[in-house]
Order: sequence, then structure tokens, then C-alpha cells
Amino acid sequence: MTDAAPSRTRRSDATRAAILRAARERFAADGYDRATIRAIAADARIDPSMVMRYYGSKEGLFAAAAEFDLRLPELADAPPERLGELLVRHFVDRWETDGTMAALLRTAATNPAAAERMRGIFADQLTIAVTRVVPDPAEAPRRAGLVASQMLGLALTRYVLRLPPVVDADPAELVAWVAPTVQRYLRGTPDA
Amino acid sequence: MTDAAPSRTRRSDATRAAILRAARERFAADGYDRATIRAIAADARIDPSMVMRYYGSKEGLFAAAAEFDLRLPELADAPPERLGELLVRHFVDRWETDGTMAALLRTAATNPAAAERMRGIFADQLTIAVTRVVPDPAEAPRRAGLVASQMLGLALTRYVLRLPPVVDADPAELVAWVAPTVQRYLRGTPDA
DNA sequence: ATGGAGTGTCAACAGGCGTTGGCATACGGT
DNA sequence: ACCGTATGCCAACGCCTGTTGACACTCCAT
Repeated sequence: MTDAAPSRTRRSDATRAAILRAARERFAADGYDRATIRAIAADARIDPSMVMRYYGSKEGLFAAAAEFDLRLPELADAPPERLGELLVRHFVDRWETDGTMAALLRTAATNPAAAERMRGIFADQLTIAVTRVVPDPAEAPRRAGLVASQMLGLALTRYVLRLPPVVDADPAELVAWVAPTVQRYLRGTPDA
Repeated sequence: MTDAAPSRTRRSDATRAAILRAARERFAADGYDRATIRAIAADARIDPSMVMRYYGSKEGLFAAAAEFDLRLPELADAPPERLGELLVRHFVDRWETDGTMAALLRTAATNPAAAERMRGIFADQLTIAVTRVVPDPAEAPRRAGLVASQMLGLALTRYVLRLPPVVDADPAELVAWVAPTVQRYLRGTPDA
């Protein structure tokens, strides 16, 4: 430990970043079990033992790689009748360029820690954002749950299962069809 | 080979069934990688080598365990405006009592063969059924894809990720909220 | 220049995995 | 009663895994 407080850039930061990048890709492509530390290390062109030194364990590496911020836009600023569109467009744009959600989804299917993180993201980010724009705050968790079921279903079928019609649809088309669903889950009633 | 054509019940049928039952449970609970042949064999109270004898390999066992029939009702007989409700109710009832879909979902997240099977079920069962009740048959794949995104999202959040609000909701409530979505995906337009 | 921390490589470990072949036992048609 | 076959168990194989510890090299403050 040379310098404690200022934390200047260390020479190993590049390595750390390379590991993290490789880990994200591997976890996204293969899921937790099949993404081996050896493969990740090979991608990052370093020795497997470096992964252990910098991230402690495979679990620790995953925890670092799965850090995920939905980066939800400020929903309260938007016209209430366009919330669904705003949210769906945001998610699709985000997922189209960042594979972390696919990684999380693939991993959460079998790894309890990843599933727990998924629940955390849901509770700490989506539900909180939804609470601000929902007619009755008491209904927020349920409405957020419905939104999650549709949005995660979209991510699942498009990026993980790769159902052909869902893969082939362009983002604008998806937004057009799915936005009304999310809009109703946020502000509507079961019947309408 | 004693008897070819009649195929009478063999003594090993019980074993085969026990293996399959244990395999379904383990695959459902743990996904493909973490569900080991040794664990499945232990559940079925037989030797791991029996699994190999009867199913050839782990892949073969999974293929047998993941045989899955959606058992879709005859949609054409139902009133067109209640198709969404019928479909959602059917899925929820089915999944509530049979963990195979959860197993398939967990496994398909990381196992290409399982994902391929998922696409097969989608194309051979859901899309075909949907084609019969859709205004324009050319739109059937896209509409089926949208239905799949919502239904699989529901299965994912309820049985795999276990998001609390989705787990806590009772089936009737889910049907009430989700049925209109599916109805619109089947028969409606993006705007309405 | 020199010592110590930071960074990286190498080889090995203990354990679990899918899979295999050999050997014992139980069955059922003759 | 017999014998081929079906059924089951056991021990082992080769492989891959996460993880560890010892050993080199590089950098920088002194």
C-alpha cells in the first residue's frame, strides 16, 4: 500500500479493466458456469491467477462484472401518457449496445447470487422509478413487476433465446408494439 | 432384443421413469451445467452409469427430459375476443403444476441445444396455433413472438428470477392484467 | 544504487465432472 | 433346471475446474 487516499492510477488498472471486459463478454455469451476463469484470462491475455489476485474469486469477479445501472431516465419529467414509449425505447436502446443485461439474464437463470442481484436491480432501480409516476404508490411494486415481466421477456426472447421474429424486428417496431403494454401496466387498469 | 414389435413393459421402465423424473427436477432447479448426472442418479437411487446406458449421454438425457408439449387448447373454437384470457390462463395453470417450462428456461439460458428446442416449441406449437386465429396469417410469426415475449417474461420473473411482486400475485390477478396484452398482440394493432 | 512493493508467470493441487468397461446378480423363455 | 439376456453396481479413466504458492521481473521512492 503506497498511497491510500489519493488513489492514483496504478499500472495494473489496465489489466483490471481488461479482465472485466473479457469477463462481461464471456459471462454474457456463456453464462456463469460455462464462462471459465481460464477462458476469461485467455481473452484478457493474462494468467488466470491474476483474476484471483484482483477479484478474489470467480464469484467476486462476477459481482464486479455484473454491476449494472439501468440508467433510467427521469420519468417524472415526461408526459404521463408517453411513459411506456419512453421506457421501452430506453431499454431497447440500452440493451442493443450493452450486453450486460444479457449476461445477467443468462447467469441469473442458474446462479442464485445473480438472481439476487436481478431482484436488487428490480427493487432499487425499477420499482423506485416507477413509484414516482404511478397513480397509487401502494400499487407500484405490482405495476413494476408487470413491467419487468414484459421487458425481461423481451430481452430474453431477443438476446438469449433468439426467437427469430423477435430478433428480426427492428427497435422501432418493438417500441411501437410493446410501449402500449408498458403504458397500461404503469398507468392503466387490467381492463383497459 | 427379445421382442421387437409389441414392446411389452420391461422391468427397467420404472428405472427409466425414475431417472427422467429426477432429471426434470434437477434440470429445473439447477439448470443444465449444475445438474450433474451423479446428483440425478442419486435422486433416482441408481448408479450414474445407468443414466448413460439408458440415455446415452447427458445431452440425450436432457433431450428426453425436455420433451415438452404446450398442450395448447384449440384456439379456433374460442370467441376471438377472449383469446388472450384463454391463452394466459392456460399457460399459468400449466406452469403452476409442471416445472418443465422452468427447467427449459433455466437450461436454455446457457445450453444451445435447449435454446434450439425452445425455438422449436415456439415455431411448431405456438406460432402454428396463433396462425389460425390471427387476422392476417403473414403477421402470425411476429404476433406469436410478441406473445412469447410476454408469456416467457412472466414465466421468467415468476419461476426463475422470483421477483417478489410477480411471485406473490395469484394466478387470477396475473390473468386479469396480462390477458389484455396478449389479446392485443394476437388481434389488435400497435396503437390499440 | 538499492530495497520493497507492485505486477506477472508457472506449475501444481485437490476435487468434481462425464463417461467407460468389467463384473455380479436377477429374470424369464425354453 | 438351464442359459442368455437384461439390469445394476463398482472402480477407474482422462479431463477440466477454481484456487494456491513459489518464483521472476519492473518500477519508483529513497
